[in-house]
Amino acid sequence: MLYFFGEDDMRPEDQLIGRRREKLAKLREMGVEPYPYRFQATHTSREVKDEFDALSSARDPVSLAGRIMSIREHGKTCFSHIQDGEGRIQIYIRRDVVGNEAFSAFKLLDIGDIIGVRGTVFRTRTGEITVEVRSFQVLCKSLRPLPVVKEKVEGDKRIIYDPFTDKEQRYRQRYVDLIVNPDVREVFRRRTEIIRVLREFLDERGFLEVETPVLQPVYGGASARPFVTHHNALDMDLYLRISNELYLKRLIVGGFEKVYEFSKDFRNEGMDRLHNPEFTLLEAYQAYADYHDIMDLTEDMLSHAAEEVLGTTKLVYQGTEVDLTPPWRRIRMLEALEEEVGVDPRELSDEALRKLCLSHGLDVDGGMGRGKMVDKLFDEVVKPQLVQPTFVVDYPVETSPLAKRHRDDPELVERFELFVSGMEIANAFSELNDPEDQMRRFQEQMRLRERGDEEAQVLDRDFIRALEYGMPPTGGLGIGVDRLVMLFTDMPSIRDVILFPHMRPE
RNA sequence: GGGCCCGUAGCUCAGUCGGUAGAGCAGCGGCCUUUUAAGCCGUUGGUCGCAGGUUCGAUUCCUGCCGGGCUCACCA
Repeated sequence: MLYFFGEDDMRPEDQLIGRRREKLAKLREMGVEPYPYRFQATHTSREVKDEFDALSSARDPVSLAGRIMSIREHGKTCFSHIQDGEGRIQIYIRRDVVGNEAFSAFKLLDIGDIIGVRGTVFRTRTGEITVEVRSFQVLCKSLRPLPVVKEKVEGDKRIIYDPFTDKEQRYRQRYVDLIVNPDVREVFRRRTEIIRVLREFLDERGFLEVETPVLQPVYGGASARPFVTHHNALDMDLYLRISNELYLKRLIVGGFEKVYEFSKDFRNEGMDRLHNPEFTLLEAYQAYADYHDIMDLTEDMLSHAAEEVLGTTKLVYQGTEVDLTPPWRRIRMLEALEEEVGVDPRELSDEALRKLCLSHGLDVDGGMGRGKMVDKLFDEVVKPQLVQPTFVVDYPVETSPLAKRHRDDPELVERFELFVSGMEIANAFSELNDPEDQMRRFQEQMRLRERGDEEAQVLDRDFIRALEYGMPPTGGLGIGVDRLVMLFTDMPSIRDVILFPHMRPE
């Protein structure tokens, strides 16, 4: 029990909390309930500002609720800002208006407390729209001190003083980040908006949104190591999905011709500014389409999203202008590579290819297949150059076991990846629907696995069985939603667009 | 996992070439009836991330550990 200790024994933070507990007790003594059940607001802060002219001339009372973000006591009056879901608004409270008792109660409030106020709207001498409080109600007493971020507006510039910047605390205590950093709230609003627009786009084109298993007995659809979990009743291991691709294609077999899912996927790998162990992938499949159709779809969808969410297809990412206005550049993977290194990797022996990789500082081990080496080389020399939206098409068959062979070249597959600002944003292909070729590809993956490639894909017999019933020619698409949000919000790290990014335990 | 950097008051940061620390904001006590980074006067608050080592003495130097950031590697 805290009460049994003197202040001398308390941690300084507990002293601050103790002060607030004392105020809480005083409020209760005054008959104020600090945690009531509801409050009926008539307006939001934004509505009060938008409707200021009508509200102020009619002297109509408004009521609104929010969190106290600043307090400026001024003798027998007090100015304060409260923050609701849409912004901040100043309130002005006078002892001669609310009465002695209410004014004393108000003085027991702290930054961080949540109140409801009722009053009339006016403009202060300095021009700020303000609610003159007639009455107020405590809606929640807060016990823990909030970082106090001050802000000065000079013309159109906002100068922030003592911003709450500690990344660890911001990610661990995102609620605090959201309270004190309005820009962070804006990022996540925009994230939701982006997802809404993508969903709308697909719905309008007749795609069916579906849900597929997160817990899978056989994981597949991507090259990655999975998280393993255990089902007690069945006494069996299950995997958290690394992709939902194989399930969505089963649905195409089943006769749905256009399906999509916003899929939270899990990959048991390292994390950096582009990778979080759990992330959101939008996958979409369209029957009777090939990767050219999917390229057009992707271009339409993402430029449309930019137009809807940003109001333009030109954006700035980390200081560089990116123009998403279609059409986007399309280049062949091996040609792009040849342009950078001066030789078509297919003309090189395994050994020469390995040497080329080494000369670019790449760490290639003996067991690594040609496909993987080409992939790494591409990532190293080409990918960083792809700032403007670019479709890279036609990949080597080895690294794409679920894609259909290229109609003109059996060593390639009909696959594209979309790069923007050096980031891979989308991955798509003409889906492999030949069950026998699919079986051979799985077997090749198994061989890679036996040679130690832990990311090689595993054989999914039921998926083969499904293909044996027949899947129409199909185009499939995966879009990294988190990265798309990074691009649209100009955020440098994936952790800035995931509300609760993965952290080590405190 | 490698490299570099960081961890000092609730928040943002100084500082100590080794002698156990300081500011602003927040808090607390005053004054102030249109302020706005409100102001003015006064004031509380710290096992300087943790554990060892060196030393008469460590927050400062060294080592290890924990947590974080950036980066490379791994990886979509």
